[in-house]
Amino acid sequence: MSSLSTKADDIARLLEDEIVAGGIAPGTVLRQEQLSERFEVSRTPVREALRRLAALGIVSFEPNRGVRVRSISAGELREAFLVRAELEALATEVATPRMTPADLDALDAAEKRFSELTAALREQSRRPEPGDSTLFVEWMQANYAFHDVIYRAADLPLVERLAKGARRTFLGSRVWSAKVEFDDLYVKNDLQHRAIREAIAAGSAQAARVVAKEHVLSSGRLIETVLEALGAQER
Amino acid sequence: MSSLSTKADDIARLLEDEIVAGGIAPGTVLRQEQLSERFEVSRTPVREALRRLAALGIVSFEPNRGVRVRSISAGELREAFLVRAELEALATEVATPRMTPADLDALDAAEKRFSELTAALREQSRRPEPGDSTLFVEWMQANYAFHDVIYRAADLPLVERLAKGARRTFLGSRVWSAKVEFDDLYVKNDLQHRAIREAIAAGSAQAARVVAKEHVLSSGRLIETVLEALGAQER
DNA sequence: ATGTTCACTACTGGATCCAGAAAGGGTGTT
DNA sequence: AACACCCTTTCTGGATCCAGTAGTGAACAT
Repeated sequence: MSSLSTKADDIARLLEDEIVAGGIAPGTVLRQEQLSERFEVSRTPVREALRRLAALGIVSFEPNRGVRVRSISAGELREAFLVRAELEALATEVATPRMTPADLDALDAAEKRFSELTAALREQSRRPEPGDSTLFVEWMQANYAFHDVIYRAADLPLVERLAKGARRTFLGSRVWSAKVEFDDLYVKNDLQHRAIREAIAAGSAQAARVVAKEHVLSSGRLIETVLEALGAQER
Repeated sequence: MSSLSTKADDIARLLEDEIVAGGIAPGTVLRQEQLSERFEVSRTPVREALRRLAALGIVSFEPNRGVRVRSISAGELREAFLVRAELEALATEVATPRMTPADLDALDAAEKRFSELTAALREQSRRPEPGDSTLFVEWMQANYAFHDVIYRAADLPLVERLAKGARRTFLGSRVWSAKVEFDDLYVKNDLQHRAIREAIAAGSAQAARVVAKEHVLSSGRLIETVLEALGAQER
């Protein structure tokens, strides 16, 4: 059988997903033996997987002491959004003149779904019962889907890779469990998506660029606000 | 003895440096056993090092077939400069209001050295003898030193890491061996450094940003031109 | 009570060993 | 001559084994 992937790669992917999804809390020490019996392999591929995660900056490697899941500071989070803003701006600028009608349709579809989820999220946040994280997650994914259309059109693999890496940093924080009022910010995000769509459709790359950048930055402010609120709630 | 670094890490660093410096040609297949006897270790740490390089995108991993040094296409090179331009612009913008007098002094010193090397390079390129690559390398390093001052002031570790990763991509290409006339472009680079310095000193972050971005982009065009000329020479 | 030493445990880093994949080459068939 | 088939070689991926480090706690000295 031709093995298209190695166990080390599989494990790395699984662990990455789990960490990013918040399944493993930051600061947790990952024990090689524990992982090896969990995945039913020897320690060798586990270690190679951990090396990979370390190179990606997802875990920190301390020689002879083990690897631990990195926790991101508020500063790092802020910086990640700054970076994403620049990269997203670039991708949007480049994508604009390259968008085919099919791409525009895909963008519209993504926008529509995002818009619906935004409405649903507002609806939910109006009710008193505890926040359902799945809806928030879906909303987030719809957001990403929208931007992915742009990335595909831009055809800048490096930019895409780096931007998605920057995305990762703030997943895993416990934004999900937020139960807070952010009507205006949700709506703002939706409006910005429309603005981006309009600018792209109009073919004005510079305008699209500016809007895209501002969009990411304000998303960053949203997340920061949520996290602050969470921190306040916890006390 | 307290080992502050592991063999896998050492090997990864050594290999990375060697590849980036062009010591190993792109496309070369790296054999585990060969590396293990070269570094006088077993294959285990070698493989972990290779995993790391693969995660960094320096080599490509083909299961059961080996790793080979990635060769970068003209498109990737261009993209790397686009990314660097955005990141450098961001760093410069953020750095401007944070620059201390000491930072400004350091910037001046770096600019001065760069200016001198530029002059030396022009001088050399006027003579008929074959180009000395060391001078070009020094010129490049002086360029980086200038920008490093800005990174330090900006205090954005993520941006710095990513930008330096983007730098890497085009080292290793055989730009060094170029023997071509680029007076105007060399000078342009020098002038741009001064312009950046002026804008920073004047405290106008936006102006500094714009100049920095344009600077990186024009550096990219310089490199592209050199590579094209090299390609033409080789035929 | 506090601090030091030292053995013990738990774990990582590296070496070695084994199974299986991929490339190459020869042989036989047509 | 072209092609399929098989066998050998070479190499990777993974498992196991060994050495050495960091952490822990008990015994001991002050």
